[in-house]
Amino acid sequence: MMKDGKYQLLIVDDHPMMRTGLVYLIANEPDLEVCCEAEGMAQALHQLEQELPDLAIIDLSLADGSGLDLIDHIKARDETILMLVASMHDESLYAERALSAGASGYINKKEAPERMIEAIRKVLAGKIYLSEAMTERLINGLVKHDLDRLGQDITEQLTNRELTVFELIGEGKTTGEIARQLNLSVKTIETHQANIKKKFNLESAHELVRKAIQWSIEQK
Amino acid sequence: MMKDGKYQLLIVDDHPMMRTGLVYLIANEPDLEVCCEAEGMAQALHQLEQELPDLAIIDLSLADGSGLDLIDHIKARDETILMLVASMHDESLYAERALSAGASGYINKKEAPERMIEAIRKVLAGKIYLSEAMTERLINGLVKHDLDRLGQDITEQLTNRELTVFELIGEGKTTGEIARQLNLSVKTIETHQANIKKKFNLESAHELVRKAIQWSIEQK
DNA sequence: TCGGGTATAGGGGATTTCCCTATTAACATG
DNA sequence: CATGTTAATAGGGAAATCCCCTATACCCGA
Repeated sequence: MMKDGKYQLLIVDDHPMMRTGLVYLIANEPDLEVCCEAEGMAQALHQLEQELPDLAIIDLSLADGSGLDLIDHIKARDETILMLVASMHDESLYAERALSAGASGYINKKEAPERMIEAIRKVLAGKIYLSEAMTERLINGLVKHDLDRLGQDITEQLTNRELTVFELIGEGKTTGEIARQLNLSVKTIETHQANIKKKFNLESAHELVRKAIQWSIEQK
Repeated sequence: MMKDGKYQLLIVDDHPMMRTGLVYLIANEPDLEVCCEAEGMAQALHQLEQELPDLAIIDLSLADGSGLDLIDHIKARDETILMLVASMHDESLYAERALSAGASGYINKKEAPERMIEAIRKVLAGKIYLSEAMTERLINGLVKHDLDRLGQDITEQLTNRELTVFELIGEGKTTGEIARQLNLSVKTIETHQANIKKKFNLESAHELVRKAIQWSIEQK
């Protein structure tokens, strides 16, 4: 598993400077080494044909495709590769989805570098890494019920794909742009939009756009 | 201005790894040097009491306060410090505000590292750095406005009719609804929308909706 | 094994968007 | 007064989308 006695890591992130930061951070650790980088799904899967990293650090918002998708693909291709999600988004929104897709941990990018290293080591040791608060919530099984009861998180009702589409709408993307970015048919995106509308009881596409945009603005 | 013949830079960003990436990126440039870092407004202002950087690279979303506030504070304290905004957010939404607050440039963090260096050099040379699209808009549409006034009220750039249409879009009205409400042809509303998009440098109807909604939310 | 949820995608007509061009009135300015 | 500019109006036509359907394939739990 280890080359030169070091764990090999793949970094997938669409922010070049974030990748740079991670690379230098990891370079300071004697037992860790970045073997390859990718800025999107296609590139990541391509890298995996040539390299065999022990762990992939994956951002959720990629240039092409979505991070959750990438986790699925990697899991399908190679069960042995560990995955740690590093995202800017709220853990409570995505941690559960990331884990059920096959990741072994979730860490917010705002965390201190030491935390990131800690998360990497924990996942490499075969354990699950989550923040304390999130761990507790998952253990207590309160995530779904709490949020449902309070109605705080509208996106809880959405499937992974629907959530991805919803987010992209909120960023101002058009149907065609979303289809291209996710490598799907426009027709598929339309179906997802229709299903989201049904779940949220929205009358028109226009209302959907409004809701998605409002949600995305509120996420700050 | 320069210590050791190098321009001194302050980095303000609440993502430690993003700071690390920037630091290493800048360390590769012979004429640039990071003199200090901060993760929020308070820390940044504290640093400025001890150091005198030539340029501050500022993220918009900080741990405490907003980047726009920080720009105001720095400008009030020291007119000579140049400021470059580096943000993950859409340029079309924040660039104007950043400039009017006193920054000399705006760059998206997703840009390639070379772009970042290019932006830093351009601002240090006393020029304004913006993306091509944004620059074009400034040249085409806004020459007659004072740069100081930019972003104070984005609606200043709109004609009366355009403002009315913009407001109705922000309320969630569709093109057809607006036409009916104003007793005008749908075609006329379309023209107004197209003109507003041009003035705000927006690509699609969705982006226009996004900007209109954001503006209407901010009106509270 | 059967039903339900998820993800994918097509058909086809109605509607909207988008890029042009065009007309009219108001108004400033030489 | 002729002329240029801007605001406001609106149309033509192609492309994109919306919005009803239907349909397949997969996985998973009862």
